[in-house]
Amino acid sequence: MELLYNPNNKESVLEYAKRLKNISLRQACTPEVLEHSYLGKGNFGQVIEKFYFGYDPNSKAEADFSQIGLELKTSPLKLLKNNEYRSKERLVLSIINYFKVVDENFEDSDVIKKNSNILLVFYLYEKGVDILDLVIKLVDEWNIPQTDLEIIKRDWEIIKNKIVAGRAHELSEGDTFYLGACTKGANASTIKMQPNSTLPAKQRAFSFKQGYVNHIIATISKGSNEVYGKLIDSIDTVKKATIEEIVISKFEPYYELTTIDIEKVLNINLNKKAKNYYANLTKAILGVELDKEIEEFEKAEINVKTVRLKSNNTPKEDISFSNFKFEQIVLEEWDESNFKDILEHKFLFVFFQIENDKLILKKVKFWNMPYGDILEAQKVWEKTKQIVADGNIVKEVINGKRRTNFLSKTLNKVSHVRPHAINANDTYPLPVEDKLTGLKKYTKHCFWLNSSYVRDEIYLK
DNA sequence: GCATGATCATGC
DNA sequence: GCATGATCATGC
Repeated sequence: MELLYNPNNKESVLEYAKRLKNISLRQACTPEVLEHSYLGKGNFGQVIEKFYFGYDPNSKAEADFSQIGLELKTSPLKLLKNNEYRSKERLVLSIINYFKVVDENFEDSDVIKKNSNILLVFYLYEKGVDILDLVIKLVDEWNIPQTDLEIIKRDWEIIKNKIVAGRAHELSEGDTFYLGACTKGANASTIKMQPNSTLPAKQRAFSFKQGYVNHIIATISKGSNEVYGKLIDSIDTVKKATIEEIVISKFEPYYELTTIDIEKVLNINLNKKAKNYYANLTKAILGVELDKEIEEFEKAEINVKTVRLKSNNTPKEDISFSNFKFEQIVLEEWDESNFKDILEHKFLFVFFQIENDKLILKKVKFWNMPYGDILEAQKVWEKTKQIVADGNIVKEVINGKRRTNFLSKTLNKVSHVRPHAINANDTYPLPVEDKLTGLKKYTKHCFWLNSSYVRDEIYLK
């Protein structure tokens, strides 16, 4: 096929690529596209490469437009109710070769050589629609900014070091900030050998986290970042310290102060009853305007949890997550479950201790769940799924009070399942009617992190 | 004092 | 109306 652009000239490639905006593949591609069956996930990119740019899809170590070092990536968008675009997924860069990466330097690594300059084609995903009819919405190039590159370099080294240590099977996206090691394969059980351990590991790929892709989208669609407040203002800052160190150094001056005194020192007056009081206090300490999101936290999808400790260092309450839907959990597998997804995020814990009705800031800690504990949480999830699938929720009813078979906190060191609802009538439908009571819907429940676990494995460690 | 079930308050 | 973070009530 004759090329309608010059593959050795970046301006030409970009100009040609941008013609894709607001049209579908059916409108953009050569007619031969109709003779091929490229339906299904993951084929959008292949169709564009073959029937628009006119080269055969490859998985070479070098960039797709090798002469100009430009790599083509296509990725789905979703549209929010406020008409803003967000990434539907993380952006997969390239498969991690466990045996090769252990001998690489970041600067010369395959993933960086191939992906430092990317041509991004974002299309709007719609469920059930033929990929040929999905409309392309954003097309632009992306160069990793220098400040991000420093973070990504540390991320890459964290991943590499874990593989060097023979712990490829323990990799988690929560280990890192912007660059994640996501599972990648025909299914989650695609496994590979690793160099320094006999244990097999899931196949994984380097990827930009969904939050990082959202930032790319905001940048190329608006050309500015007005919704973000930054922690990292210069390349110097990020060269000298990690995100953890920067955040902790901003909190440390306030350790052992009450929330009242922190507000005084910061010269602010926050609404203590507001639901986002602690989020606002965190922003104020970090020097971020209250109406803006913390850029680095959004990009890294950091989950901030505020914890109030009793005098014995045990959190006053367990930590809740989103409710799960009974009908959904019975259809899910652990590897694709919402609970596993959230546990593979990075968390920032802000610990206060209750003393004489006042809250004293004790410390902040970045944390992500260790592999072994994720396996413990998986047990709770699997058991919960089984109980719901069996219609076996209610164990007994005594004096009109129901007791359930869901795992309680005495049975697992990490997590338990408890109600999380407005009241007992705030329910989700059950996929299988409850055997003992005949109920067809049940009070909303969620997974909780045990307060004792938070104390022993996060606060005291 | 804690485990478990239940509920409240705020904001979008 | 619901999600989310926070808190309460009861019984052992």
